Amino acid sequence: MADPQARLEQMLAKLKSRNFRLTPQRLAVLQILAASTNHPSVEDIYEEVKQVFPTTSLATIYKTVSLLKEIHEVLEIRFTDSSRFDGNKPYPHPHILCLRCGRVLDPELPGVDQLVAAAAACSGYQIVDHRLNFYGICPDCQ
Amino acid sequence: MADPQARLEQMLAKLKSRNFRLTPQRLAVLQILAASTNHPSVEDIYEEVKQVFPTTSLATIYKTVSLLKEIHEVLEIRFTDSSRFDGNKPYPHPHILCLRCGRVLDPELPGVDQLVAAAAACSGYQIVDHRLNFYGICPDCQ
DNA sequence: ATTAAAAGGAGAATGATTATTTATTAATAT
DNA sequence: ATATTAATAAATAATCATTCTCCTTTTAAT
Ligand SMILES: [Mn+2]
Ligand SMILES: [Mn+2]
Ligand SMILES: [Zn+2]
Ligand SMILES: [Zn+2]
Repeated sequence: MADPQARLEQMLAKLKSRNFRLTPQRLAVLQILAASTNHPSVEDIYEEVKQVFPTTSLATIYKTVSLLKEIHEVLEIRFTDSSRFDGNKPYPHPHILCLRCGRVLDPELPGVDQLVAAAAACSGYQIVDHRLNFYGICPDCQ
Repeated sequence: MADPQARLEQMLAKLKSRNFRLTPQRLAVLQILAASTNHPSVEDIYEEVKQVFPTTSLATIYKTVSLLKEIHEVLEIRFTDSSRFDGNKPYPHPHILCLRCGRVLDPELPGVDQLVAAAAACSGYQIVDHRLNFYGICPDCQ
């Protein structure tokens, strides 16, 4: 994972370049996403933002995260119950979810690009996105 | 894809061995899943069953599909909007979804087992399941 | 045929996500 | 600075796939 501060600057620059405004609530969401390594849910972000801005609405978190998705500064990973978000690697990459504690991490897998290429080749599809999700029990929960 | 009739027999045998009852509605759902190659949604199955048993409830389709999932005779693939089901290969395998027409097919990809093994090795997780989904535009829609 | 358990049908409830409406706030012009 | 305008936040209603509840019907075993 890169430096949270540098990552935050990137996000801020993108927001600015697209002429979106920087509000305190947005900044709070950006900071959480830039700093977190645990793939937080909307609810997770909400709880954290509320500590600083208690009147914040859940819808604001949804809208901010949705905006960040549009400008490709956050990746949404849909799991069975709800979505989790990665603000550090806002492009498709593999994930592993612990079915017991919910921990999500990024495995460093070789050959992902080849796999995508193979999928395109054998199907004839133009592939624009992918989700590679693994489910299991993390070392702590075993 | 294997012979639909043989696949149906397998499903029926599993139902019987687990002492689940065979009802006309269930048989209809099994037949659809055993014969289909297009990864139908619950709604798709519902529309087809209704042609034979017009009073069938949507909840019955949900319950039947859920039962089949429990006994590992169908695979659920969750996409953004709704789930699709594979009754022919009821075990994890890659899928490609066309974002325009919704077509889902099974790419024959090499190296999937190695990828799962690599994910387990580098993370320490005990992996019990996975979803490898690719999104793009199918040849017909390009 | 009887019986007990399982399954079906209808519609209400759930819950994550979206949309809508109204109120603030910030940017720009005058 | 003040007014004008547009963007954004907050609150809350609506959506929609899925699940649940309650009651009736069917199944399969005796
Ligand atoms: Mn990640
Ligand atoms: Mn399949
Ligand atoms: Zn765990
Ligand atoms: Zn298509």
